[in-house]
Amino acid sequence: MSRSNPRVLSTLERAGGFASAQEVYKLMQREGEKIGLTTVYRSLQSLVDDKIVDLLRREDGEAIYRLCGEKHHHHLVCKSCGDTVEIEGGAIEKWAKSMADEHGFRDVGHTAEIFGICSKC
Amino acid sequence: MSRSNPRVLSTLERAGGFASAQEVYKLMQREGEKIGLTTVYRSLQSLVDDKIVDLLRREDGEAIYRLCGEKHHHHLVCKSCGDTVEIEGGAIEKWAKSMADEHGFRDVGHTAEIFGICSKC
DNA sequence: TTTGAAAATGATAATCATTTTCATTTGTGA
DNA sequence: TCACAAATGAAAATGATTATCATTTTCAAA
Ligand SMILES: [Mn+2]
Ligand SMILES: [Mn+2]
Ligand SMILES: [Zn+2]
Ligand SMILES: [Zn+2]
Repeated sequence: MSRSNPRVLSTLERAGGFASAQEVYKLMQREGEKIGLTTVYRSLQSLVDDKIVDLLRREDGEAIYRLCGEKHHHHLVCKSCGDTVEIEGGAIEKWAKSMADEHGFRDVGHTAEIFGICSKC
Repeated sequence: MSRSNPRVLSTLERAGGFASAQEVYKLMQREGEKIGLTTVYRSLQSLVDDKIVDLLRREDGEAIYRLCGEKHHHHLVCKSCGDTVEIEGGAIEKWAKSMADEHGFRDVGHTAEIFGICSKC
């Protein structure tokens, strides 16, 4: 188990929202930070292990990371133009919790996205 | 746009539940079917386009496919042993619809998965 | 039946994110 | 200073997915 390089976390913070490992790496390069891609991957992974960062997936399967701190939310995405609206998931949170309880699962997380065609398209 | 090779759909049916493109391909090879990996990918993709098949993602980001025909449901997956429970998503359905209405989206679909550690693990 | 355009196919190469290897550097306590 | 563990990163390996492109199949019109 390696400890996370603090500059990786700091960069992810500044990235605003989401960022993939590749993006974090490129960002650090542009800012003149000297770091290897391997270390970026390792650091993000251990941040996930430590539950400091959430791991999500882009539509194409690429892993993206976001600070846990930020308010948990979901997305409403337009399949045509890609426009995204951040939405609350109150109902989901309860649903996830009750389903997990009902089946004896612990350490529970969830994903939920809504997609459709927006009014402009 | 290519049409789906019917043997691919037939194989996915027999795969029982989920299968990745690679798995469908290997399955067909074992059964002596002569088909190219490319065609498997293309067929699955057009089945998804035609809404005959759902596209989901494994924990590691790999794309997996499942027949839509089956009653719409969601999954509660154990991150440790992979055990999966199919669950109802009544609350989700309403949530997705109301969120979409509220923001003027139409042709709406959604994904929702819950993951955690099961009681056996 | 012959013909030709369009669709389908699949071998191969290209992409690209992620992981593995492994040699080197850095930190740290005795 | 010394010995040893942890961290680092360059380079190669891996593996899924996609792009190319030449060949084959389909099929309707002539
Ligand atoms: Mn939520
Ligand atoms: Mn649902
Ligand atoms: Zn739109
Ligand atoms: Zn389990």
